[in-house]
Amino acid sequence: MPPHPAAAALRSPLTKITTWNVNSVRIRETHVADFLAREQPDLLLLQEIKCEEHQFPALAFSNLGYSSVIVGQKSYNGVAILHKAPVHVTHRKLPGMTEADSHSRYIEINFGDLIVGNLYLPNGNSNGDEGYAYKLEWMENLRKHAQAMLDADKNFILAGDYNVCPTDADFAPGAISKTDALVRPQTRAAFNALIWLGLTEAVRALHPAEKLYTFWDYQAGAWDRNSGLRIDHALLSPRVAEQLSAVTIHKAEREKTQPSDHVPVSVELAN
DNA sequence: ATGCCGACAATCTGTCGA
Repeated sequence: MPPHPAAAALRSPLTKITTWNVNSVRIRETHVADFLAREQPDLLLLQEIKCEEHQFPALAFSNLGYSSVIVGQKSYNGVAILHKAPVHVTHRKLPGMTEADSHSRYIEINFGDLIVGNLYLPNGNSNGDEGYAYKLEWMENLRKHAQAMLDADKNFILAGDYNVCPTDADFAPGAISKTDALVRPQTRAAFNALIWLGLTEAVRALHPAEKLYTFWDYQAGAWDRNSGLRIDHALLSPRVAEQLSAVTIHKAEREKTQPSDHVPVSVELAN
């Protein structure tokens, strides 16, 4: 049964927002549907859906009471947000990126008085110097956008696959090379520039020292050896950070058959 | 350096990206 229209106007005690790089939403359709049915997030932010909008398995999710807003792309990238209550799409591309940028890596919505940006930040290891420059350009535009929202006194969350390991505590020894684009000093500097605007990184705010990962490569038995990386993050504007009540890294998803290489990360906000 | 995965165009594999 669809939710009663009045339900959208009611404030629930908690808002749960989950980010998940699914590495093909068509392959992961059942895992995503099971997650929605079990966890009932208010919003599920998906990255790497790897399909165009018309190929997106929206019906499987609408059967569970979730509508979809989608910025798709053939074969690569692509982001979407599944939502129970109505939302309004504010951006389908990261502000500042040129029209020539063909990658589908950003979608943003208004969810009540909260702005929610779902991002799939470039990995930066492919396509040589040009590919890494693209990553840094993307990060600089994200910083500018966050600054503009702070200047406008907005409440927001920027969540997704950042493809950034913020510190050496955020990867297992040997899991990544020192020159990898996920850990390079310029990458971390660009991430810190975002944080230093005054944003709160949700996982470390509540679990400052735990060994926590969100990604385990398919290769070389990375999961079995717990050779993981923490690269999926949720950054909160100051007033939203005050509402942060819990974060969950849904590690069990990585045990399933045909899993994504990333697991979902949930943040809960008390109203 | 490593034992992978998914999409795609084109077969019974190769390439690209991550």
